[in-house]
Amino acid sequence: MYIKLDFESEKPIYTQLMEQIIAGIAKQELLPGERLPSVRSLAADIGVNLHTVNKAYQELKQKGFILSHRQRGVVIHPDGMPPADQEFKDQLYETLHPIIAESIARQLSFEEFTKICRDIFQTYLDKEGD
Amino acid sequence: MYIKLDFESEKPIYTQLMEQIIAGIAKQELLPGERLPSVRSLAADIGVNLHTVNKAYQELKQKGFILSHRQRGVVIHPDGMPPADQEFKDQLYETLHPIIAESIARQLSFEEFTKICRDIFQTYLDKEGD
Amino acid sequence: MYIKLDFESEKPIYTQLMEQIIAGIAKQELLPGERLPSVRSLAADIGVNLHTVNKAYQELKQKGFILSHRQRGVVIHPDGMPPADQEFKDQLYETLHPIIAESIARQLSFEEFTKICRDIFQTYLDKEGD
Amino acid sequence: MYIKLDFESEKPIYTQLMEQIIAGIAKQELLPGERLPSVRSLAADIGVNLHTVNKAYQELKQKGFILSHRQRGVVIHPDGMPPADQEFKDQLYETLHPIIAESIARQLSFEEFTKICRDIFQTYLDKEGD
DNA sequence: GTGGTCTAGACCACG
DNA sequence: GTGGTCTAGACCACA
Repeated sequence: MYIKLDFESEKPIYTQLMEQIIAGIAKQELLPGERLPSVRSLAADIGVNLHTVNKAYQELKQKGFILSHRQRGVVIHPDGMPPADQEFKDQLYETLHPIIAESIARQLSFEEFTKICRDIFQTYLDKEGD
Repeated sequence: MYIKLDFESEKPIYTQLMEQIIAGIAKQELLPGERLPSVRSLAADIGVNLHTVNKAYQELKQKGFILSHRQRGVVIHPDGMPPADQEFKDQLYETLHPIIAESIARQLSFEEFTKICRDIFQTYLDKEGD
Repeated sequence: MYIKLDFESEKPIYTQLMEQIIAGIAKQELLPGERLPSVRSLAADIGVNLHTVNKAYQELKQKGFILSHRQRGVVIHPDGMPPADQEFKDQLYETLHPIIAESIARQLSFEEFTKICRDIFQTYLDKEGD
Repeated sequence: MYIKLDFESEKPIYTQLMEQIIAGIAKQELLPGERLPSVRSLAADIGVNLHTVNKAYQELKQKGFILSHRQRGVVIHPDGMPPADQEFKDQLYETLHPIIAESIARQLSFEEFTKICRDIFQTYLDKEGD
């Protein structure tokens, strides 16, 4: 799995890292139970400090995407991903609100907005079953 | 227009302020040419630092939503809102990407995702023409 | 409020710090909405690195005991403490299990065990309303 | 005797192992003088490293729960279990302190706390005399 | 070798 | 001045 970071971005590196790993899960490139590289090796690989990788791993643990197994190291959560429960939907609602508000202010129609979303969904679902 | 800030949020206050103003535009509560309160009076009104309001106004100007008019102070851009051009769409694409990735990882379907978006669109479009 | 740390202890400093703050809340020495010192000043006060204090604060935030207010800094959660919900009780059950097992193996009676617990409860409740 | 380990727990494996053995003693499933499996065979049985089992045994010896007998290998201490002396009570006091503090901060009453303790005692005492 | 903890020092965004 | 992020380097407990 490729990790691509933008060191110039305003987005923290650990956040980018989290997002890339979640994207890997969405694309089913990373499967439940699969091992992730150790913080040290991943840090060396992508050229960042091990604490930065560690922070990303910690947050992913806390969200329930990964866990550390005492014998196998860090793995994708073997029992499957955390569900899109009401809490997640509420948070999604809050996140999308300002994005959609700006889209409307700029006169982007619901159809155009949905088209963009569909395009993005497509890029993930195409990869399923690889 | 009502401004509601959450000082306990992770989101910077100036960002919340920007978003509220853009939301006001989307709901057509704020119309092109309409005057906004001065930095000083708004800051006093909502109980925040001058710099904070100033930063929000600067960013809104830079995005093309508002304009500093020499005599009339700060106004909603009289020539209408900036369009949803390719640059905006690209940025939208980048913003939505990680959000949708996490939704997919959590097994949220495109239909459910779209439903949430439609609900949000609704809250804005209902207000149009008030 | 006094903070007393044992640098020789196996217990991580940030954990000791969390416990002291929770103890302060239990004794009602720290009340909802009350300000906590900044990470820097507290770190300087107790002679540890600011990251150590930060970690303690982060965990207390995550547990819902404190939050950071953009204007007032870090404060005890103004809406009162997180409740002793089922999740907490389950966790309490898991925590107490091995402790009680060893007590029984050493032939400590339920009455003696309860007496120790009552003594500890007393040390907190005596302070209430100071 | 059944040993159940959670490799995904934050608790070290050797600690879990110790606790399980002490629980076995509390339930009187393991009686004074009874032989325990050798380090080597137990390690193979539960699929952990030799060092891990060894560390658990060492700590149990140090606490006085087990004994290395020259001919009969590792046995539950034949002279009975270490008593709940003042040292143990002091340590119990220190251990329970932060647990009870958090319970009080979360408004758990002494009665509710005691109820949980009684429930746990029950699970051990029911087994006595099996 | 692995993660967990701690220190020290730096820069930046925010208010 | 405040918290958030990042780096670098160190020690220790665990397996």
